Amino acid sequence: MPTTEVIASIQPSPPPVGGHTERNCAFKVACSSCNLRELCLPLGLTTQELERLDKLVATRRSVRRGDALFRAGEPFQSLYAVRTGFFKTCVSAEDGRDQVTGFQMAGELLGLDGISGDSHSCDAVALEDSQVCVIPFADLERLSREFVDLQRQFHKIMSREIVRDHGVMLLLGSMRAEERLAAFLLNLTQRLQARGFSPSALVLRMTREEIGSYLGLKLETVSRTFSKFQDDGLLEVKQRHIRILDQAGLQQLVNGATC
Amino acid sequence: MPTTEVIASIQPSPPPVGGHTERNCAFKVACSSCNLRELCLPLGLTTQELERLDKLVATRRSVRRGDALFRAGEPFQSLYAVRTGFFKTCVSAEDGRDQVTGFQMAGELLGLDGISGDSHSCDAVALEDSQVCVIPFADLERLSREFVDLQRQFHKIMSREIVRDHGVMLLLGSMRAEERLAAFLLNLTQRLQARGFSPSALVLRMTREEIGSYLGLKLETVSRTFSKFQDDGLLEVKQRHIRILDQAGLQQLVNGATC
DNA sequence: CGGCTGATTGAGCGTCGTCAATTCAGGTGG
DNA sequence: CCACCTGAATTGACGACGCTCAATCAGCCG
Repeated sequence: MPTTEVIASIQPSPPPVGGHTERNCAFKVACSSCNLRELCLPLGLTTQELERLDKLVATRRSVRRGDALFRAGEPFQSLYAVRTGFFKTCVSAEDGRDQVTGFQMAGELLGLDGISGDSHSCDAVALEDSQVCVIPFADLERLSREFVDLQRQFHKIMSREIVRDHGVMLLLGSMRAEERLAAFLLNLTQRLQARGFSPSALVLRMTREEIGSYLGLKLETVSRTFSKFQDDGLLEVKQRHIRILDQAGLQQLVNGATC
Repeated sequence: MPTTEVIASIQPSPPPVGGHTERNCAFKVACSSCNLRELCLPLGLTTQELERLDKLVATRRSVRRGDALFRAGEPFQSLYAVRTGFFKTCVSAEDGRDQVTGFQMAGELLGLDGISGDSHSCDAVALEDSQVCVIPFADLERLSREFVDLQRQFHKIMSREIVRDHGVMLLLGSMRAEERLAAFLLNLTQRLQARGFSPSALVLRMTREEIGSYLGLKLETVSRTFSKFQDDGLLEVKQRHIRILDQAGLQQLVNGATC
């Protein structure tokens, strides 16, 4: 399942503007002509606003699989919009324990955690070769003081992240292993579908261990639950290739139909 | 442990401005003279900005113990800053399961979840008789377009909520019962201490069941863990009255010193 | 092909949930 | 003032879900 035809009108990058110290500067695609604009920051903006946003989001950055876009403790300067690829974010406790807090795909924002303390509080690691748009936060704040729609959209994105986190808390706090995995798969397919991918076939970009960390389970439990879903005829599982055979069945699981 | 001397210069309320349909309008205290301003939205604002904020936060609302400040599904219009009292927020799944997502005390903001979808996505319920300052969100957005400091502070507050949520995910995803309860107690006392309360004596405003819901445990487990902490000499537990005897011991528990 | 990482599967155990009984605190009314 | 009632908290016994430890298997890349 390669990244689809989403990539449009890629142009050679101009020299980085403004003296930002972004590590690998790559290409430039205007937000106004980006296929992800309906899923990303530009949603709802007027043509004029889009033009200004285009100037703001001037640099891009490539991150290779396994590399970090940023790490906890690094100074916060920019937000990042995933253009292509796939990321995980994870927080770490002092004792080394760590927890995957989310998986991000094209059109989703990374780095919101850094605003509060002027430094990032989690790691963002690419799970496949990826590209992000760099959004200097000071510029974004400035522009969002000018444009109501941009301000509004940014606030909605932050709020949506909070609502998402609450959903994860519900999952971690009160669901059992099968319910968690079912909810996770349905969430993934839903987001992939919004990006034009098949709702029934997907390739997991993360390991069983990463899924387990996200869901508060051990990797063996994740693996076992996948096998059980296969036995029950809900899924077809071939390593990281998943085919959903009974979406309604998964949905039932999430809604406590186990009782 | 009654609400301390925090309440200052309470004045009779003027008639509600702007036609907001807030249910019970109560008192008015200017943000500029509020004892909580260093913990709340006014943090870092200039005198001029504070004056404008004072006009914006014109109404207050009293919520009696057990009543909801807002409920999931209700239209979102305003944020709320807790002035006195104590709240819980909880989300519900379709099947009735619900999850406490947080406890809010004086100076903390409620309602951020509502921004994303123009309606609230969780319930906010008072755990004791409380008062909140009503912050009409449209006004806040307008004012934060004028004032950099206000914009910045608001963004920091949203981001802080995201970081907090990630901490809860870590707790729910990878800690055991004792660690969860210890982390919870330390967090509570820390926040109470920032508000001038004793770091060692506290009164829980919530039931064991609510604590359990927040921590992803059953109420019996919470109760048992309290008892164990008492046996171990970490706490003195008398129903909802808790005295912390060994803060360092609790801290050790949180940092996986169980091994 | 060999070595490596990730995934699967099994056996046994531990933590926490379930069910149930009892105690405790607070409020109400006789 | 005490008996009563209700909701919350405590404590015990038991069982299940998921974790631990371990062996095996499947891909992948040098």
